Amino acid sequence: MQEGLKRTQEERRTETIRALLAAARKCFADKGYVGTGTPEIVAAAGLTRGALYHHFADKAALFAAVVEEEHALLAMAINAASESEDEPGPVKALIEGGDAFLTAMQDAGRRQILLIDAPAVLGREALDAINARYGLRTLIEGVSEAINAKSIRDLPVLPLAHLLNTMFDRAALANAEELPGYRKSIKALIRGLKI
Amino acid sequence: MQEGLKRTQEERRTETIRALLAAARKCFADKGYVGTGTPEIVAAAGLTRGALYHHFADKAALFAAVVEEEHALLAMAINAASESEDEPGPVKALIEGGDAFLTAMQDAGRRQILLIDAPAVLGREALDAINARYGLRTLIEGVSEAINAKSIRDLPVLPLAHLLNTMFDRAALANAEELPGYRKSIKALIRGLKI
DNA sequence: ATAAATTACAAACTGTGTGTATCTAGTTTT
DNA sequence: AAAACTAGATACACACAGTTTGTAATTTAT
Repeated sequence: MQEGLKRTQEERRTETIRALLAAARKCFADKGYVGTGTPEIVAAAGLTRGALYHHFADKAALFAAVVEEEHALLAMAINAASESEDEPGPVKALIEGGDAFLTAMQDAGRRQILLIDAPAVLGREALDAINARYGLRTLIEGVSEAINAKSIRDLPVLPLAHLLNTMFDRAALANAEELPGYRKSIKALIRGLKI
Repeated sequence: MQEGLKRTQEERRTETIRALLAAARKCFADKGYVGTGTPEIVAAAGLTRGALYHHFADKAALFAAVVEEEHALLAMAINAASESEDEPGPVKALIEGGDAFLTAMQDAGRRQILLIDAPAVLGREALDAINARYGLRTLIEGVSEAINAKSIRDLPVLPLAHLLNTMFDRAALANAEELPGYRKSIKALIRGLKI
């Protein structure tokens, strides 16, 4: 009698999906979306393409799931970094949150997935929808707080938040030696909003 | 005796390339890079794939040529808009240049090519290299002037220019009703750099 | 001027990858 | 225990990218 062979459907399902996501994450991170084929992914997961297309509509849907997962991990990393902070002012919170983001983004695979491929594969709309549930959400809250506290000028919240978000994304793509210059410039741009 | 049949090689060559670029520009603009196949492009150009692969290394090289051309057109449009201006201050020049950019970017196809597909297809490096010869170049000059004139704070030129560039790109992707909010926010961010 | 060489392009071929349809094994429900 | 359903493997069809081969036109060399 072998143990663990009689798995419930839910167990099979979740375990298979988990294996697919893990394999896909690694492939997409290493070789990009177009550079990785579904045969490669399922081989790395020890499955066949049948399993993939049973659980995901298509390759893009699998990628979207990876993006979602990666966003969640990113958000966790950022939250963990800014956990033990004692309440700073809203402007300082924005800057420190951005720094935490840049630190969490020092991973080539993460950059490839979230910043290079995701916009083109999922499209702005879909990506913003995902983003709005993670990093962008806290950024919007932060901007909103800063404006309500009259710490920065009164500007349209969503556009400003999107612009800051975009700047952080761009800074995350800078190579290591350029990064300090980007941090400094972003800091100056945010501080310039102070009333 | 039929006229115009005896074309020189240079004429054939340039005319064929022109036809390919025009057809490719339209296809890429309408259906995106992955959404358009090379058979579709050459059919629209009244040629065959043989011609395409004779003049371009691969599909990505054709796309790169389209991007280059589009950047040149964009730069022309912006220059034309800011032609009759009497010398404004460096900060105002930055803001007005950005406005001209946003206006010139009100073309869905242009946005698809330059902002959606180009980063993923060509990669940041290659795209920046092209960009550096067009819009980004003038932006760097503008930032540099503003700093030298002590109109804005002393910050690393390239990172700041890239950040501004990225903000304008993001604003260009906003839909029409959001655009004013983006313009206003960008204006405030730039003005905040003033000394 | 004519032959050789080069260039422009077409047509056919090959490989690879996506998505689908079919089929089997295992699980849950009745 | 049988029927219904789910998970997943195998096989298939199609499309597209890139290459190879072939042909017509132009340029260069003799």
